[in-house]
Amino acid sequence: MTINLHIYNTLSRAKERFEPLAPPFVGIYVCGPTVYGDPHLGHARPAVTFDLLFRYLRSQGCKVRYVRNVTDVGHLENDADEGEDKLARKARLEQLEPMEVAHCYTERYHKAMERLGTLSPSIEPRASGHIIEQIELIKRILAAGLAYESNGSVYFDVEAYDKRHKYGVLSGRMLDEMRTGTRTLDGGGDKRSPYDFALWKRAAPEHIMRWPSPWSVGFPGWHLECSAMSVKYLGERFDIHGGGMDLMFPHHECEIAQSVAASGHQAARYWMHNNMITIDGQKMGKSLGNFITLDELFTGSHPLLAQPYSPMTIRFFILQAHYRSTLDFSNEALQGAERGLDRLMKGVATLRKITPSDDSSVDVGELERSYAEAMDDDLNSPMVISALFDWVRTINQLHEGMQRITAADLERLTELVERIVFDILGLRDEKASGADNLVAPLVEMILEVRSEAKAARDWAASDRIRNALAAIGVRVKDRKDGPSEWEVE
RNA sequence: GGUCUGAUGGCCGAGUGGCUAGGCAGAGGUCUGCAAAACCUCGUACAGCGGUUCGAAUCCGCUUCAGACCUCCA
Repeated sequence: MTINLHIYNTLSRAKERFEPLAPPFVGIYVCGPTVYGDPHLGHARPAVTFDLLFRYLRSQGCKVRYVRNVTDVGHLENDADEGEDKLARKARLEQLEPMEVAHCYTERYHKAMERLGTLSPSIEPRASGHIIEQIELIKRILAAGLAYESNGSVYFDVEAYDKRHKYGVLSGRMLDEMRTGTRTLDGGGDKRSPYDFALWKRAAPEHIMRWPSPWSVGFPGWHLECSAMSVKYLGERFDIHGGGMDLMFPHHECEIAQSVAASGHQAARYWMHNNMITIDGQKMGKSLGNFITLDELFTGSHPLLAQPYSPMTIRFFILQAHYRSTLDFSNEALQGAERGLDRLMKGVATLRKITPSDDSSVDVGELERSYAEAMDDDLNSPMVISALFDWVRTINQLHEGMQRITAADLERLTELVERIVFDILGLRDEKASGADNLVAPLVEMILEVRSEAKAARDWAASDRIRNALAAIGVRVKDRKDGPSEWEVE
């Protein structure tokens, strides 16, 4: 097994050759959603990005364990001590059990991700199911002398950690810079220093989600779950940690600090961060309230949407940009993606209609090479798509008889194109299922009648059939010679 | 204020020292009974100003603008 994949490692800020710790096994941990709201377009980006990585590594012969968590506990509404767990707050508002809310939104997340064609991760651990592991991790950090208990809560001692190790290796943020540059950090509370972050929080009386611990009845800190669960399922050292760029600081920085404090070394070797989806040039997100949920996209039910956009249009839209670039939402861009995807899918379908020749005027190896080169270069899906479009043109030319291809080459090309489009990019033909084996023979029969009408130069009858078919969504395409082709709109 | 990223043709987006992706939209043409589809042709864009170089959109500097993070966030 040879892996030529190079990925951009946020830790080194450079592209590095990806070398698994223990090939062929690869461990990936990706920060999943906090399930207190409907999944929106922003959630689709990391899901699709790391789905692409998952699919590609598997195709390269890797045995991948892909872990993506669900955060169903632990996020505070704000920094202050009276902060309330987000889930608990939402629960009170909706008069529901917190777990009911988490379950509901987890389900909705799963459904949306399935429609987007993302494969289910190997393991999807929940923070609430790993309280024991998190408590154990806190104990180790305390034993290392890098955390302290204060009034029933436990805080990570960033100052002490920074002296022994180095805080800020991922984000490039140095502690002394933070001391001077950061805007008002109100210290106070139980923390020794404003930069310290909570590992365990004592629950206020009204706090619903709570668990016993050696320090108090409370709940785990915001950054702990990922450290605890990644180590549990992937080991103390694993290959890739992914997530959105907005998690780099403080979340991932804190994760690194926790891992190093507990074990003496970092857990993840490669850090991958997908960029944000923007709207009017601004990040689409919960806090700004400018997000569009995936359901709204699929149904077109949002004031900003000119029309519905299918799941595959969204996926293709995301894949058409490199994962480290921002991607700006607009109806124009989505409509462009929709049309482009249609062209691509038609091209894939046309492969089955090509008649082979005795020799080939095309080089299938060219696609193989450009595909591998693009994917190996930090998952450059836009380049892959570009190569595919070049071949869509070639496929159409083959179909038109302007180029020639042998049966063997055609088989190879078909296998390759379908593998890239369906297995790697994870697209599916949303229109393909439109005609079942009852409809197809009927259409064929009607088209035969139309051919006879055309032969008799009865254009009125011919056009009537074409229009009638168009009315039920069947588009007729006449060929220079041979029977007419048709497709479901 | 600090840390960091980006500025590419009407739109979306790759690329990154010379060979000037791709898609969408637009124009002309071929094919067709007419269409549709497909095919062919057409855009010479890289924020501005300096510099390095035989040569820069690509490297360096400055300027302007935009964004992310510094608080939960994919």
